[in-house]
Amino acid sequence: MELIITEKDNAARRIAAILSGDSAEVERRNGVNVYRWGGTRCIGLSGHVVAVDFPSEYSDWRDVEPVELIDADVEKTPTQENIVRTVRLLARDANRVTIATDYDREGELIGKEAYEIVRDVNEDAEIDRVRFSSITEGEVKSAFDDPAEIDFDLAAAGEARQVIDLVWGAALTRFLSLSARQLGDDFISVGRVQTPTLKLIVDREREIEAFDPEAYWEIFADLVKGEESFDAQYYYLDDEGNEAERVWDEERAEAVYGALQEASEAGVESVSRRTRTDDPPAPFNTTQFIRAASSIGYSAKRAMSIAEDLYTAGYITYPRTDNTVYPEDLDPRELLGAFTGNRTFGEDAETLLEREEISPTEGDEETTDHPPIHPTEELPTKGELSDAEWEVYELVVRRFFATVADPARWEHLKVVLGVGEHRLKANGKRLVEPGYHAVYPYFSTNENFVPAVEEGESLAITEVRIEDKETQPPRRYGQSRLIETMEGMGIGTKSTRHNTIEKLYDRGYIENDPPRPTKLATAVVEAGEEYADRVVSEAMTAQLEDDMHAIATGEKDLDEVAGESREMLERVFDDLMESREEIGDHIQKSLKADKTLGPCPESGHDLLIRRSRRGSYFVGCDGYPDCEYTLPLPNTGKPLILDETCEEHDLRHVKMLAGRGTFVHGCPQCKADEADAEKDRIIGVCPNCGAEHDGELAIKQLRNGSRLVGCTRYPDCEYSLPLPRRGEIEITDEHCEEHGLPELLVHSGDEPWELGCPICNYREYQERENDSGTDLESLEGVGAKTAEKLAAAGVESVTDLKNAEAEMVADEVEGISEERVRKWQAKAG
DNA sequence: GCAAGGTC
Repeated sequence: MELIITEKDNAARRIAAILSGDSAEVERRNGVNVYRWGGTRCIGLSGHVVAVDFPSEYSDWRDVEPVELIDADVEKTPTQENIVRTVRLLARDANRVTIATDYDREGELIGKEAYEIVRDVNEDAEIDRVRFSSITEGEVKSAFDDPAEIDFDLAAAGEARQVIDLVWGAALTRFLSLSARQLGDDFISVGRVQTPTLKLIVDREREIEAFDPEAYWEIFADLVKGEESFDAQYYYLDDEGNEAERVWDEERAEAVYGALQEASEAGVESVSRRTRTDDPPAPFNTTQFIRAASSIGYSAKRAMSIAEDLYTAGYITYPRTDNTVYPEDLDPRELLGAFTGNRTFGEDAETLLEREEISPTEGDEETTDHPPIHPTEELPTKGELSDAEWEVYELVVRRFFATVADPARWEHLKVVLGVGEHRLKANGKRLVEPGYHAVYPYFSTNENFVPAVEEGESLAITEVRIEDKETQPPRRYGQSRLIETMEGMGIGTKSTRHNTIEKLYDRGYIENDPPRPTKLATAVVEAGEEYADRVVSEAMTAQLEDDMHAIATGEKDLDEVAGESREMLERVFDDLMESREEIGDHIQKSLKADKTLGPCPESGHDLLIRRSRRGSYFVGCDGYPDCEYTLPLPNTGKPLILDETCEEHDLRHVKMLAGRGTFVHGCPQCKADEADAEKDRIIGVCPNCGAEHDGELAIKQLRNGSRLVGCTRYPDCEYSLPLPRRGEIEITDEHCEEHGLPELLVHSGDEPWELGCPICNYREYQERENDSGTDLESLEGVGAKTAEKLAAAGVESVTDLKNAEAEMVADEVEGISEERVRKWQAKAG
């Protein structure tokens, strides 16, 4: 029997299909897919199915000094039992095994792991290795026709990384966690990739904090040529002879402004035109895909998760790749052909196919791992995908289109004008040849209009403006910029960079989006900078890459490299151990600072965000148990402390992070006071949640001025009843027999009027609404926009529509035909 | 309960 082992199930399925001519059948063994045809079996792993770790006697953090981990053994244990068992089972009967894992360093290591599992149960089978960089018939068949051997040196390079990362990461993580007494879920992590990434964010925050804004002025003039007006900006030549727009001296700025205001015209001194070619973008690798997806509003995590789903469904190629050069066997014409006739993409594909020559763009990175991300020839329909999936799919399709499309051409027009000794300039740009922009609408194609003027012409100045501005601090990294920067620094991989950022959120190192570092993050980076500079800088990765290269080429071996690294860590620990308490104190202080809101009104200690034993958050005093002052926080979400501070109570505002349900809670003291005030106006039990959660109904005044009867447990309970906008509301002693609520009296105008029980009042209102007809949007084909248009024409309900003249409605409502109105009328009965 | 790297 012949056994083929791939890196993942998806690859196993496709390789089986190619090699068997689509005749392979799938069977489940131990819950794992095994593809079989003739005497061949093919199984996919799930990446690494074994992991490195310390022996179990090192697992209790309190029993082991972190420094002991440096020289502890490192062993491999199966993490995917079912898969390992199934491979063993199949390997026993194999006389030939082919390792077909991904064609990159980690794939070589995963292949070696498979090799070891096989060898464990079968000493005789011949074990080959095949390499291909895309799963296409040509590549796969030729690889299997000419198999090679596992590159054990390359795999050993990967193992060196595993060992070094584990030893450094675990030893330093445990050291910091123990010295700050942060055990359990709140441990303080350090690692070769996560800590330099965190330092990027912390450094940027340091720059922002240290930033000293400088004032400058910019001066603009509106000019007119015939009917057309345009904007020009004052500039001068700086000391180095470069054009500068920012005027740093206020007096000078005012002088120029004054002089321009005096003038009524400007003379055209020069006109220059040039055309610029705007080349289409390179194919997507993971980083560039994440960047593009983030520009249309997807977080790195979301974009990757959608891409993985599209890949699993077979609509796009593997989303984790470094490659930006299409493989030779990708025929763009053939792939474009798959899109002809498609509702969304057909026209664009056909236009692209009309050209004689199609030559895709190429990026700088050509690797063997996988092809750049592109759509496959299998197209989904819009209905098969969620809106978000479709949006991301369309992005991938259009990026492919862009890479085979023509360059765009811009025409730039620069006009320099003179007003006495002063110069103005206007830069116009126009897209003369849309090229790839026609199929890839994700880049800006904004034009800037400047009319055709000629040298020597005089133009009227209609308005002069001066704007006072300030230099801005550098901006925080967004997630996709972070990922790009990590790639540039050489840290992390295509598969892990977005996870690293998620990890920083999980560990309480960063908050918000774009991410902002916590005090804890700053303290951890500071500790790293002082005692273990290697682990906070990309230098550790750079050195590791060099060492791995040396192992892969046979110049060094794994033990040598790991030994050197362990020695370096020993020296780090020499310093660390002496400062244990100092480091621990500093981290503990920063942890407290991250939770501090401001002074306690009763004892003057700090008020902190705390968590009850049941897991809910509240505000408590640091002076507890001497001071028992507390304030409540909402039950939904995780609190985030904002920079904004309440002037009255000197407390920081709080935001509750709950995904889409995120909201700003504000000052917890103000909120508690408001809730107290509400108590006076409680009118009864909440019919929605009263029985279960003791919610009560109260008369509430909202920020926007409107009022309602709402549940005291809002936003957990959203039960509400409307109240009139005007008038004082009096709660009477009479109670509604049905609902038990007091009857309300509204004082507005001369005579108070009886609103009665607010529930009965609302019921009556709803009944009146129902009488006036049913909601138009209940009709198929009528959306919110259409309903709005119809309402503007006096058709406010289904009843109205039934009674209306179709012809008149069609006349009055733009974009709606008589025929459509008749169809709706028919549906309405 | 530590890392980073695969994959889901």
